[in-house]
Amino acid sequence: MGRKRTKSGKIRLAEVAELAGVSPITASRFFRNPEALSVAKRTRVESAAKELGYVPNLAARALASQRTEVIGVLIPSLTNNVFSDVLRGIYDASEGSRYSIQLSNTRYSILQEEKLLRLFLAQKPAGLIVTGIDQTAESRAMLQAADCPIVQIMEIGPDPVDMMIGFSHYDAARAAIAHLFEQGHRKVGFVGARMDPRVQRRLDGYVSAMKDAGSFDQRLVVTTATPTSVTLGGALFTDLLAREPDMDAVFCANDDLALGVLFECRRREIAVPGQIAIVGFNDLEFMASAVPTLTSVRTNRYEMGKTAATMLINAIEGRRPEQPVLDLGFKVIERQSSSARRSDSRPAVSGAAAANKMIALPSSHD
Amino acid sequence: MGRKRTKSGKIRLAEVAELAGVSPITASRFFRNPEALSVAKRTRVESAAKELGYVPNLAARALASQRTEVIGVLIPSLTNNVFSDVLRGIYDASEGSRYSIQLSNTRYSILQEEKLLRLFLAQKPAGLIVTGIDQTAESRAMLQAADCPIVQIMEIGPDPVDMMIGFSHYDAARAAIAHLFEQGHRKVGFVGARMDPRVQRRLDGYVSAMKDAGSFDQRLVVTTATPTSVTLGGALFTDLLAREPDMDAVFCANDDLALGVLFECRRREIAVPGQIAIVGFNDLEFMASAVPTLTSVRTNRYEMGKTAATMLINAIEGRRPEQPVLDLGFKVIERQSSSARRSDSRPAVSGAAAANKMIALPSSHD
DNA sequence: AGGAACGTTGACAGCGCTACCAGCAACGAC
DNA sequence: GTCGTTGCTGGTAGCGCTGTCAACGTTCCT
Repeated sequence: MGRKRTKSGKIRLAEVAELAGVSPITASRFFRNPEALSVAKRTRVESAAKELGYVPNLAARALASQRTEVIGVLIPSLTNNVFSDVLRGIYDASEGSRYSIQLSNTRYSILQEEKLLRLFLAQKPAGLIVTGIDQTAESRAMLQAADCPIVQIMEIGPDPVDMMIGFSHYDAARAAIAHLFEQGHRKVGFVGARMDPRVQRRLDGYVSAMKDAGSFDQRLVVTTATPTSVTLGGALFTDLLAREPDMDAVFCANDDLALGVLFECRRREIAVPGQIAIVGFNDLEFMASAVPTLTSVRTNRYEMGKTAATMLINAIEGRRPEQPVLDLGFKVIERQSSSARRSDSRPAVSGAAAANKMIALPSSHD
Repeated sequence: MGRKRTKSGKIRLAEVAELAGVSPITASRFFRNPEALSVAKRTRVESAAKELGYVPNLAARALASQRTEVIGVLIPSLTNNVFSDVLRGIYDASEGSRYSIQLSNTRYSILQEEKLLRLFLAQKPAGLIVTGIDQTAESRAMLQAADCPIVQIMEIGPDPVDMMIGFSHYDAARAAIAHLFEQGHRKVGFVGARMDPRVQRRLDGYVSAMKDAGSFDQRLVVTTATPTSVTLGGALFTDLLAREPDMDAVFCANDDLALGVLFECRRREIAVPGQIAIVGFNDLEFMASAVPTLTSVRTNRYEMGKTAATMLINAIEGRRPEQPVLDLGFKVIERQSSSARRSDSRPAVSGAAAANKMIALPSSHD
């Protein structure tokens, strides 16, 4: 009679159905919507599947149902600590769900992102997580037209494609500068690398805060398109110092740069924070154990990833969030590297405390 | 007459074939083995596909061909810098190929690994990359039985399941200790965290080198199962110092710990390398710009990932490597933190120079 | 009692592609 | 001229699953 097994010896749904004494379609329903079955059949199918060690064939399912159970994730870098934390959150949230993660690296290129997006969309993903809010017009059009939920992560801005979760890099930078002013620092330099859109917005925040205080000077800003590194932090700081020897603080666009600045100060025997205060961005783990401990702006990267994936999965399954845009905030973590310069410290940038917003979430490390 | 388009408006192979004036099967062949077509048909299909913007339906292909074009990758951690470098190599190598990467995180649990392996294998991956050589018996049996190429990465050992690419953590640790002895250090402590199999083998290498020199003392070893961090490095070093105040060097199982030790030394005003020498492991980027610069054992992580994926893809396509086991070696990068203690330095551990092996490969950073 | 409404189940017909094998032309060997 | 042999092409028949819709039994309402 008919074959009982697929060529490869794999168990098919039909075998499970036969053992359970139901039709294949009923068995199929068990895996997709168990509540639709009577309790009796449900248990029968369940034990039959377990007995045979049945594993659904995802390709067949995808072909028949015209959709996949794949969540596409587009991030700019695999190396950057920031993204590995986000990714960990995404993977953690997807675990236990039926969805699997398909990851691609845009290498900070929106053209590459557009290409990958086209590829992803052609396979009808269940949902999509994309980084940032600066897509090409073409990408944006594809995202708008996509018939799956989409979450933009890492920052927040006007008109989300669908959902959005992140924080304001602009406000975060302003808060960092406000903190430095509160501590009595006035001539604050900016060191930035890679200059992706988020770093650019941190620079914008720095510029606006400095202008508010009447202290802005283009010569205080050193940036490069080169990928960030600790060594680069030292090199950029060296440039800055040559230009502005009487600078009294540096705001670094990320913690690697900050660590490089710290090392460079040590090399040059510049006292931190005595002569130069340092503030980083992201609050990576090492910032708290450096000597001196380094002030940084803490961001909820793991939570961002985890929440993004959770929201996305909920949306895929029809449970859309009340609020499509979620601001996870940030917090200036004040440490030794930026402590008070003099006693007459008074805020020169307004709204410092108010800009310091952070939703309480448990931090989790691998 | 029949439908010209799929419901979703997507272009199918049939449309391409029709436009090209060939049968669907010929069009299909074009995408899998263009050489099998006559030049005339090949160009006809090619331009038809381009004109229609055809994208193959991977689910249908997988269902019909009974195999997927997915490479499964199992790694223990998404956060660890070491794995992000390896991953970058894997993704870089897969780019441009027809294969996509399916990543899963075992969280350093071989039981979790076994579970994921079962899941992966059920979907018939084109190939598999697994971390390390310590699988459960069950996992090993599944891997042996799998009908796809497999690469084990991160270390090398006896009986590979299939292919293997990595280096000897044992030898690398021995080389690090040998270097310290050459520089005149004698009482060398060991600081390790997480204690996964590879860290354990580094410890074994340390122990054997210390025993060879007649200097081994269990009290010089401090380890913990806790995940690694910079802060932890400082804490473990503090323990070690309390136990053995006259220790003159520390070998750290990774660079984060080494950085923590450096900061702790600074905090306690212990001169490095004057009073304590420090050697790390992995040679992360910051090691070269710390003050003092930190000695470390360089490993070819990016190349390991890239080569593993390349070998795997070649094997999938029938081009098996002459050598299934590839040793990528390591190199002790000597820096200030371990420079000579006295002038009468002489090797106390043999084979120091010989153990220092490294295949010349271009290092690439993101 | 009749019928609407609901919950549960099954039959059928593909999803878009490729494995398999057959067919056909062109060519050379005998 | 016959018979392979090779190179290319096409027809047929699924791959394993699910969408759709119809059918059934039961309950509840009027």
